[in-house]
Amino acid sequence: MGNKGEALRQRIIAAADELFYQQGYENTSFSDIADVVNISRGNFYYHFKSKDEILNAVIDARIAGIEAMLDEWDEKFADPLQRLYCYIDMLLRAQEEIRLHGCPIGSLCTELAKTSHAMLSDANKMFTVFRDWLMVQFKLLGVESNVKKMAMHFIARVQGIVTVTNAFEDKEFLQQEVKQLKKWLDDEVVFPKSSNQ
Amino acid sequence: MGNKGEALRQRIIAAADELFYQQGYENTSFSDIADVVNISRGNFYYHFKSKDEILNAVIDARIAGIEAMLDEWDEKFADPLQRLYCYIDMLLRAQEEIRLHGCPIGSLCTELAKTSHAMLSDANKMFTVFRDWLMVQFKLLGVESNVKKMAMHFIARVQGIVTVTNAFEDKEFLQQEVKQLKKWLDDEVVFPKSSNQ
DNA sequence: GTCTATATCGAGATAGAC
DNA sequence: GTCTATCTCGATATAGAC
Repeated sequence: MGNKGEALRQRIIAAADELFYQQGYENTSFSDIADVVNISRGNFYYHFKSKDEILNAVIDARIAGIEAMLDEWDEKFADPLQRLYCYIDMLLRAQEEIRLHGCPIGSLCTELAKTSHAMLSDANKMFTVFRDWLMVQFKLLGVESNVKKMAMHFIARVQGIVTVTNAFEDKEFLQQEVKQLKKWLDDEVVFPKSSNQ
Repeated sequence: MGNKGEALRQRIIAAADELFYQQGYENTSFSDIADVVNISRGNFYYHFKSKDEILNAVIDARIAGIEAMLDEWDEKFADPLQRLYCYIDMLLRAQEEIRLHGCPIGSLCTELAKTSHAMLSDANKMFTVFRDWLMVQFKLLGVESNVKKMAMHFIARVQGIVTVTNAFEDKEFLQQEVKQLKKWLDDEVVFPKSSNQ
């Protein structure tokens, strides 16, 4: 493939990614994306045969983005606890986007569960990447049992915070919950009083 | 209004309620609803002038339904702790619907946050009804500070469980999280070790 | 009240010129 | 590769007969 065509393809994916997050998948039309990228609707179909195909490309791009981000964190922080704090602080860094549009992963899964069940199993892989990374960090911290359950629990806690922050458009709620979540990390994961779960 | 017309109106609202939950709001057409109720699309507009109007009616009906359910629980259980267990067990009772369609409140708010922001403030009132009821139960249990924060935290925990259960279509996750949530209720609310939050 | 048209719009998708 | 038509479908909504 030529360099120019490949670059345009990436620009389409990036535009679709953002619009799907802000407006939802079904609610975003080809025209919306085409307007952002400044191409015609017709040209669209040279790069993607269907809307499903764009969604697939967006999911793949997001997964690659998450993996790159986690690699960066691993390099930046030697201490697994610092990495986990960095994960929680992601909520603070993205709090305005979360207030307005929720979680890019969670809200997409919620939408796909209602419309196209078939693609849900692709979308939830985004969660799986985070889950597997969390499991590694927990193990490094010395947690030996229920590591997977703990990682899923962690993800659910974050999703709950995001859903409520978004529903009430309330960043203060997010901020206070972040503090509690760090407390949970310190008390239940790093220094558990008894066997967990 | 005549009795027959009023009854049909209620049937339309009930059908819309269920379809909005299963398929999402935007993704549900007048035809879908009309098919269930067995009326023509045209007849629809005699009862509701627009789709927004149906959504408003559905939200009102859901709020009335939640209030009736909570009244029932209050009557059935004298002990606030039993009432809160009943609230948590709602997850188990509805686990198959949750696996398939998520939370009727949470998923609607998530959708409206992306499409029609204007109606989000109506939709999140459904959460508020639960929140206010939770606050009453916590106070009855002797909790004196951060009652509102605790109620919001509780709701977020439930939302997180539902979002992940739905995304992974995994009822086992829901079941194990229900146990943990009851443990949280016992340890942190009923017998808090120290001042909370 | 309930129905059968019908109007209007915007969506996804295709064909073919350049 | 990118464009301008154009097709087809299904959505909300309206008009008017019964």
